[in-house]
Amino acid sequence: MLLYLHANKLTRLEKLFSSIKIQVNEKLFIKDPDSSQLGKKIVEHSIYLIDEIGFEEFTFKKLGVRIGSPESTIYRYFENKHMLLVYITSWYWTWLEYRLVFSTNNISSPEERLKRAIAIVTEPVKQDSNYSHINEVKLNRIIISESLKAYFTKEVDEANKEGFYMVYKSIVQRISEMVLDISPKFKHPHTLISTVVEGAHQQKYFSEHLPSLTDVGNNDDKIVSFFTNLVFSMLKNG
Amino acid sequence: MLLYLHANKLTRLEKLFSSIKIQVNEKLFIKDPDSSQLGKKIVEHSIYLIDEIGFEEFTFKKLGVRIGSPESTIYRYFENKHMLLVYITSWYWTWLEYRLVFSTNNISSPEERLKRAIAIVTEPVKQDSNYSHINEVKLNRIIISESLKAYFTKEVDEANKEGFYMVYKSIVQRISEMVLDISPKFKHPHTLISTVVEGAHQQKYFSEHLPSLTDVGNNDDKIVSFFTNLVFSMLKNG
DNA sequence: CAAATATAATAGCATTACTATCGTTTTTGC
DNA sequence: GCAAAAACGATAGTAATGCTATTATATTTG
Repeated sequence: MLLYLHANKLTRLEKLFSSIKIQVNEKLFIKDPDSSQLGKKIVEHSIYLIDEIGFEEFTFKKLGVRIGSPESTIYRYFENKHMLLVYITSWYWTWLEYRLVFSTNNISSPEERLKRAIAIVTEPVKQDSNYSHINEVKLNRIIISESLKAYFTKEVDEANKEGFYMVYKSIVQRISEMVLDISPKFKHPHTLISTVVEGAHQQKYFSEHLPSLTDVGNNDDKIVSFFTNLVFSMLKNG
Repeated sequence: MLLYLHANKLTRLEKLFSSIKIQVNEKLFIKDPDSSQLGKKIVEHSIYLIDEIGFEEFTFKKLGVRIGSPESTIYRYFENKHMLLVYITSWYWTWLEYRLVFSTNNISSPEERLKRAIAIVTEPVKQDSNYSHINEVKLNRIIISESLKAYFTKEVDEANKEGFYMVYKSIVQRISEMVLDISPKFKHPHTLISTVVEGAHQQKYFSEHLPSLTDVGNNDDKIVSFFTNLVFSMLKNG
């Protein structure tokens, strides 16, 4: 009975979550792709197509063929393919931030809270049925192998001024604060956490393509435990 | 007198170094750019131009205008701009590997040796007068902001098979062995070192463009000390 | 000094990365 | 339920990119 209630409570919380629209910075699109069927189709199939052929080979022309619309229509939603990449990247981090907040909320132990936070940013992603037009597993693969191209560009400073990377920074900020909850005198929480977030992605990529650069094999748990261990080692040694 | 001899010895070692040609995997070019004046000019100005306008905006056409040669001539040296990026990246890591070997050679203390190795891969780069057509400072900036584009591509597996990333892997392998010299039972030396090498680059980039993701400010020494501390903390805590 | 090789000059072509126009469908506000 | 507005599809067009090809001239090498 208690179990039942508990499960029921989770379900209701999840329902609450399912009603949350992932709000992405409005400057990232011309017309909100979440406001129409076509817009969702564009985002859905761009994730499929980028995952398939890579961002360099990806063009609006090819995407148009895939969804049966002319490329000019896609240009009504996104300025260019780079902005679409920034958009889906931003969507991903917004989605992850909700999961981060959900997972760490009401956890009284600061250590347990930080552990959960590290897990969220380092463990493999599962499909989230609340957003049916987004394949989070494929999106995660894109984030790992392509999203750096959204950050390492000559326009990074202007993009940053426009707030394109706000959600990403917010996640790093949140987890940094959890670090400080444990060790208020720790001097480099942001450096530590940004290293962990990017490092986890890299290790996943290396394990699949350049395995001699890792020791994690195809065991994703090792990535979680390595970086968890890394963070707590650093906190222990100042 | 002793000091003089010491200085003299260094000079001779350096002279030895100056005669070393940086040998890059022959599959990376069509005609060895190091075999002609024009080839060196292509490499020299590609570094300037990529640093100036970024890799996306960089084209053989623009490079041709810069050096006063038609683009078709550049195509006789490199298959395309991506291969040129792989080439200069590979040149950089080969150069850094020599410096790594030079700096850690004959250091009897394993801790001191590892410290020096970490410094080589995390500290700022200085101009090396031995290779007058290469601006190592600008090249380092390119490595930090563009070289991931040489690794994160759909062709990564074939490129890896061809040995394009061999030198990079060799550096990680060397430093991993230094880690094992100190802690033979440490389970994740490659993961640790590849995280450090890439992490140091990222922190440098973040400090210049996304400063809220770091705590290092514009103090490069903090990057060296953070990652040195990170490695030794991990070794201490298994 | 001849033969081989490298380079410059030029042209050309398919694809990319957009922008513009215009008729038709769909949505919306009353 | 209908008119106005907005969105979409179809098509065309343009400058730049990413190459390849050709030929004449210069340079190197045997």
